[in-house]
Amino acid sequence: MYREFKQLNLPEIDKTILEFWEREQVFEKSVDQRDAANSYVFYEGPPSANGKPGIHHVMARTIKDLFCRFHAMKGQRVERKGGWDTHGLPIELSVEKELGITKEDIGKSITVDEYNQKCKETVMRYKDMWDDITRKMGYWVDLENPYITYTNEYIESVWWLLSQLYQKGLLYKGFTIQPYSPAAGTGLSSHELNMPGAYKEITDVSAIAQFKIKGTENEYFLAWTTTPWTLPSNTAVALGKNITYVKVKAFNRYTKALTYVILAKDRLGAYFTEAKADLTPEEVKPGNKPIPYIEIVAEMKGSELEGTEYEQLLPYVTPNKPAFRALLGDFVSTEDGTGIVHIAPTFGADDFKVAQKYDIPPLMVEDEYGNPMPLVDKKGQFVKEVSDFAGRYVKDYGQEEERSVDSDIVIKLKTENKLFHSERYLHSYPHCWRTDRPVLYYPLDSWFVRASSMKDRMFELNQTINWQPKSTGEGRFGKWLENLQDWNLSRSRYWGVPLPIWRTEDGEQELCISSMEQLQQEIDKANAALGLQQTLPKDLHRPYIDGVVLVSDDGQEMKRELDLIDVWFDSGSMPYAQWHYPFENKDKFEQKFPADFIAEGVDQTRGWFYTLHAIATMVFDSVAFKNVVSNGLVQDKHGRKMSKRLGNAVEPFETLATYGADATRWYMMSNSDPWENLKFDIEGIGEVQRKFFGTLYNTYSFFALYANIDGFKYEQTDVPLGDRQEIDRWIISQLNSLIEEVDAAYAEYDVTTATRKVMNFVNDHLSNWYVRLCRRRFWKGEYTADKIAAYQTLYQCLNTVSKLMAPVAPFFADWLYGNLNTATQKESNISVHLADFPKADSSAIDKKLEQRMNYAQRISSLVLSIRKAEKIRVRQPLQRALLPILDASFQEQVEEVKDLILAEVNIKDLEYITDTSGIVTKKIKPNFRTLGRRLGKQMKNAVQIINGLGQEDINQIEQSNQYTLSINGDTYDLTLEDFEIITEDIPGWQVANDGALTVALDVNISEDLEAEGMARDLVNRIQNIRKDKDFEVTDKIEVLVEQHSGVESAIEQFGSYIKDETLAVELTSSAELTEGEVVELPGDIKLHIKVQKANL
RNA sequence: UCCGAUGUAGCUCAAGUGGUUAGAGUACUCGCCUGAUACGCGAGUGGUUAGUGGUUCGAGUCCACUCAUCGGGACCA
Repeated sequence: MYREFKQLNLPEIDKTILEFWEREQVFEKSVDQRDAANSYVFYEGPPSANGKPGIHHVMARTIKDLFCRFHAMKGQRVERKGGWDTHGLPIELSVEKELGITKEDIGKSITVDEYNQKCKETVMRYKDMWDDITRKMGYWVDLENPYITYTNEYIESVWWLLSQLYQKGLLYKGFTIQPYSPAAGTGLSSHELNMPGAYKEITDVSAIAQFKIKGTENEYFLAWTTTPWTLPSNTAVALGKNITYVKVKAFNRYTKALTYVILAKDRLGAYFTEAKADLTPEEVKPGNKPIPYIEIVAEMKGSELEGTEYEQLLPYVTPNKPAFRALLGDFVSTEDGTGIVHIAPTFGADDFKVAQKYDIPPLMVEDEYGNPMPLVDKKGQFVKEVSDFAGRYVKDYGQEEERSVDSDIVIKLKTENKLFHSERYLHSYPHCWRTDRPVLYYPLDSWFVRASSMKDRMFELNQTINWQPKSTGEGRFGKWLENLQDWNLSRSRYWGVPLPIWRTEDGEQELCISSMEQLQQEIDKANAALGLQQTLPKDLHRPYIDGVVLVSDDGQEMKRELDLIDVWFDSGSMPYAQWHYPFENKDKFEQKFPADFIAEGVDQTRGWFYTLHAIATMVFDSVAFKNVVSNGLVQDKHGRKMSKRLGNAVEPFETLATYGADATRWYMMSNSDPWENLKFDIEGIGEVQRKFFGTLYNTYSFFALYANIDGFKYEQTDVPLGDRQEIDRWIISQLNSLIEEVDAAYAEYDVTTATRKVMNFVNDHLSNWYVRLCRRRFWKGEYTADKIAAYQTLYQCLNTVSKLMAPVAPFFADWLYGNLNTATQKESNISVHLADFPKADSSAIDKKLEQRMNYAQRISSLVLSIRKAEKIRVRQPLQRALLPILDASFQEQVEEVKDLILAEVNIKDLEYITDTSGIVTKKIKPNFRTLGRRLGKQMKNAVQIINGLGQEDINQIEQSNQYTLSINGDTYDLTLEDFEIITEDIPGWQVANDGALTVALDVNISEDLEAEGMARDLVNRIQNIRKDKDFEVTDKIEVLVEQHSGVESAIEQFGSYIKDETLAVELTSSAELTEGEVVELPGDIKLHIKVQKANL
């Protein structure tokens, strides 16, 4: 028996199937039954269990899951090792928040050990929740043996990778300008800077300084700055290559000295009013912002000024290399300032970069250990070399002072004739989110991966990767690789993979550790040389690893560089570290590298996708993955980002519990391509549930109901296709076409097409055409070969659909498959996920058959459309429809499906018009596709000529299949192919068109037809009454109809038909009937009908 | 501000290499309850394809600019 159900309950199915999977270990079997030699390698991008799973995780994991399931069904072995990302700043921050501490407390009020212990506990906080969502959404991944990034084994593999980079000379120490909070004494990540409220509007003193050009008496560059405290560190000025500059003769407003100042022509108006040849110094007052000038003495492009040397503005410290020159920078604009930018390489990222390019040194002094440091120390105070301002804070760090150091610097410049102008300036400036104090851009020591040196190779290898969508790979990722910067690995944090580099105090000698074994050897060596008792730490994290002192070849102590590495390196290491490669599982790794498939959100483009690619390229000269699907964001239904703050985040557990995993998954995959941002609308899931799963469920229920009655268990051999009805062969043909299309779509990682095709097949073809038209075959008559053929056909469709949908809707598919196969035992698999993906039988595909059924559907639709327009109900039979034939095969084709059409639209006959001349009005159009290429510019004239052709000409063309077109003396021989001819109208008939198809309907209703229509309505009313009275389907009845002129002939002519349809043993009319039900019939007829069970 | 993506019916999405009635579903209107399904079926209304300009015989499709939304980077003088 096939199981029958009261109604569709997807969440219930989820539960049942989930239990079944676990009980039968279906996932394990689906992997184990496939040969390792035919592997499909998938890498799981590790989530962090530190946060709760969201609906976007369901999205991303649906994609991962479905392609793995698909390939498993295609016969490949698809192992899916899970993983957890356990390190990183977000975890540290959440721990600090919880403990109510800041970074500064670590090592003081809490030991590093305790702190890291706390991180380790926190990191798996929501693991249960993640495991739960993984189960409930049907994501098959091995959670028993996941890789965990904080384990010693994982770290050891990461170390090995780092040492590989180190040996290739790809790891170096340098400094970069990074956001740094002197108040907190820590560098800030860009994500901390992007926290809401980080940028505040503050007022600073801005200054336009005069940089005196070397070898001149009184010529100056004017450069603007909002941070006068960086002026002592100035070593260059930057100009725009294509910006036009002017040299202006003017008086200094403070000193009244005659000067020639250079600034961008576009900025002239911001600082100067008008030219006055006889200007006197007294006319220029300090308070006036724009001031008059004497004249413009020269004009030049920025490029002409490149290399111009000037005198140091504030000579506290002398640089060790030539400096103080004009450079060209593409970041220079004329939107504000002077079009000349002051460059302090120690305090600006752009400054640093452009200075490096021109080999201009930063201004540095030596600290107490002799190491170089900038003119401002890590507390934000000027160093002693900046004599007048030594010890002063450069920004507001809570100190009390009369004037800010910026103001004092401005005053100093003013008195030395080095200031052009100064004013207060309101701008937004980043602040430390913990201390609320201003951030400085500050040079910090960091370890870098020389990724830029490998960018060409990365770019090349990227071209072999199949990106879905393509644009992300070529555009976003490709562009990123083209402009690749070195990878800053350093994080001055506690909970992460420690950098395995030990250095002597002078930094002259260093050692990069590549394994525990090597570390042990080095420890032994150090113990011997230094007389220590060190042992290998049990935990490779800080603080234990920090305590390890090693020894250099010449006997010096070596200490570990205190940095941790960027967590992104952790996750990019997973192809190797998940197997503890190269220390274990060498063969395993070799089998599983690179991945066939990975998938994550687009936000991972510069994250995981990049780190995987970079490490694989640099260490193995290989791609890390061959196919990648990057999915878009999940937004709310209005296209806004989901966030806790807006309260529009969708709760995944709730969604799964309400709609079931399959409807949710199916909705997300079918609604739009996964790489588009998904406007997540919960009603869309409801729609999928109703329209797709509901329909498929009903189709199954229908099948089960009658198959159980007839005892169909698919015991008979298949009825040969040739012996089955046309409509059976049609749906089988459609089904096989569907298999081909869906298989291809999945293979190309195009799940949206796959799901839409399946949906379309189930709704339009299977349910609404095949089953609807075949209903009678299932319930009427004996258990004949034809009936068996119908069952076999429908069974095959359902069974195949279950396999086609299985990757996306694994629960329902397995439920459906199970219901079918437990009854028939036709396939030996206990689960659809152990089955092979269906193979299309191309011999069963009959495109001509598909075409003629398509005609049948469209012709039916046209007839119904005319009925509707003419307000003639379908129950009213009509005599005939006319069909102008399109081409030779058309009539033949339609003839095959004629009976279907007649029954479907309730007409008696279908007639073809072959000789259409004089009967129909035709319309002719040029075929733009064929003619456009040939005619080119003549097309316009041709259109005019062709559209002007009359009925005669059209007939002529149709018969002779040739036409000579002449335009302006040129002639072209055209054939029927070059035209589109459609029947527009049949005078005197009601006509409808659909593309080239035209249908005319005879809407005359003869008395006979009217009576037959009435008879059908009577049947309908009587059946309704039967149903209202809850009669059994098999009950015989007696019918008494009130006498009425409108139904007389119906009862007379079609009495036996009515009796037959309603199982009436008697049908009589009576003039005086006042009992029974009042029914309304066409023609405003109201009368009584009395129905009662027959006494037999 | 720079880079990228997107913009088609009220909403969610389609429209081979440019080819002439821009299609589905949903919503809405109207009509249909007889043995699978009203969680259904049928028919209809609904578009200046964001805007402007260009290339072309022909543009939703190609190009330029503008606007809007989203994402990423920069926020520095």
